[in-house]
Amino acid sequence: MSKVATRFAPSPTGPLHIGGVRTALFNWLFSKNNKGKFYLRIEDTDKERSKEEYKKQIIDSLNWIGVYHDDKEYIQSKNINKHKEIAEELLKNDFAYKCYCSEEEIKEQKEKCKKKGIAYVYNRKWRDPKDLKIPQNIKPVIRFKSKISGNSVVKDLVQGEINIGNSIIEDFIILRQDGSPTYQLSAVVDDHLMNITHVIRGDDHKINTFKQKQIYEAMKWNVPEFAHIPLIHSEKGSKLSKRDKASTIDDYIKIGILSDALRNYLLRLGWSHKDKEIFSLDESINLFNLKGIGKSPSKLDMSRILSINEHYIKHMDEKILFKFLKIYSQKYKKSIDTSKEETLIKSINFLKNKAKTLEDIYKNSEYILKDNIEISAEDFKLLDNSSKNIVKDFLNEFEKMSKITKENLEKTVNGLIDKHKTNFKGVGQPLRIVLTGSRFGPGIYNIILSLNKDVVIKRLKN
RNA sequence: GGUCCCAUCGUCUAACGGUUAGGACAGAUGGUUUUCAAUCAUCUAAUCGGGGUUCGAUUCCCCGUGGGACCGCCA
Repeated sequence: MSKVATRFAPSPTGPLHIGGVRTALFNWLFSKNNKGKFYLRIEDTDKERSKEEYKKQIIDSLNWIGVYHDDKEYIQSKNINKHKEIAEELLKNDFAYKCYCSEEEIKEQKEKCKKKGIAYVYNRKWRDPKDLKIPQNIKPVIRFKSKISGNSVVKDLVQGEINIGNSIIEDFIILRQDGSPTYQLSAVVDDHLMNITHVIRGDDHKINTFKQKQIYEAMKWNVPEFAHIPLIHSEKGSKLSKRDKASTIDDYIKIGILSDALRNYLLRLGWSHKDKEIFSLDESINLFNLKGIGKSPSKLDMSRILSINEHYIKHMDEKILFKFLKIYSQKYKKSIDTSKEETLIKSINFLKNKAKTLEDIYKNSEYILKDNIEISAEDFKLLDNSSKNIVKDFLNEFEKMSKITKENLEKTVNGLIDKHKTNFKGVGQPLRIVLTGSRFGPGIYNIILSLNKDVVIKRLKN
């Protein structure tokens, strides 16, 4: 068998959503698992809607999640002449024919079918043009001569055998009136030229397989294997569209999802290996197979993405995590001041304990990053006179403290609890509010230990 | 409407035709003598319905029901 080659072939007519990313990931994993190749083909033959920025977005998204294509990306539009040649060849060999139907004529047929409540299939008028007069004012399209009777079977590596009556496959257009090739033709020709062995794509292409297979056969080309993976559904339960929010990679990066986490999530969405939930990159490559792909569509679940992300954050080396945080802050928040870096690295282990995302860590770190603490009106109300006295007392003790250690802080706080006849909350909460501007956050000792002595004093004095 | 596909806890899913139907996320409860978390322990929760085949169906077959995809001179 020839070397495994897969491809991902998006059209750059909109931002890639994570359904597409998953398809690419599966293709990539499958090729890596088989020590084969993975190619990217940009299907930009729709000139009107294709945009360079989307092409860039697609490649960025794939790279971000760790999917890199072999060779340069293929640009489909550069290959149009070859596609046309093949159309001519099909025409010459009587596998295709010119159709002179006007657009009105087709429209009329469609409406008729709709009225009758039957599926529209082109009536094959020009398949046998014996008694027809060729109109002078119409440029023909070229249609493929599809099988009329019998059944066709595709052995799908995910779906199993799919059987379909040939009569419902119409004589589809392979060359438009303006002479440009359509998707059905271009995809087949390119896949053939690229020596693609396995076409792994969304479920929505299933019917196309029956058209495309006929082109392969007419050209006497090897037919690749097909695997149609179920689509990802939105939370509403329908096909993920470009309009759904939180569906592009960028939406996840923005809230601080790690690429390892999203890759792991996507891998497990529609694919499984026993009870295993967490897969390293190497494990993914080694264990991935088409057998593990389920047949039913799956829904996006944000809480699960967050949970996996949390897992990766918890298990990540602090320096590496800081690097991610730094990059994240730079891009989506405020850049981290270099003077604060050391403090942050030191503190990241307790800052991350309360976080599901990089954004959470950033928020937890804000009391370190910000020079001025703002206290919300609501929190300010909690600072009554007795709380203020506690803060004052603490400040006195703190200034006298020879060495700031957890033990010394504990001693001081316990002393204040006794003195003011209160509990830990009575002391801890006002201190936290004054030091961080929030009722919530890390443990109070961690907060104090992570800040410089003079910063603590300054904040307490306010 | 036609064609095709799919169907296990709320969600992602596991289970050579024989399991008390398992795990994970979410949810609930309790413990950890500061908040929010985290953590630990425990719990709730599913084979869409009806027929077959079989000693025995989540698993195989048929019929319903529900959901989805496709039905472009888009890809």
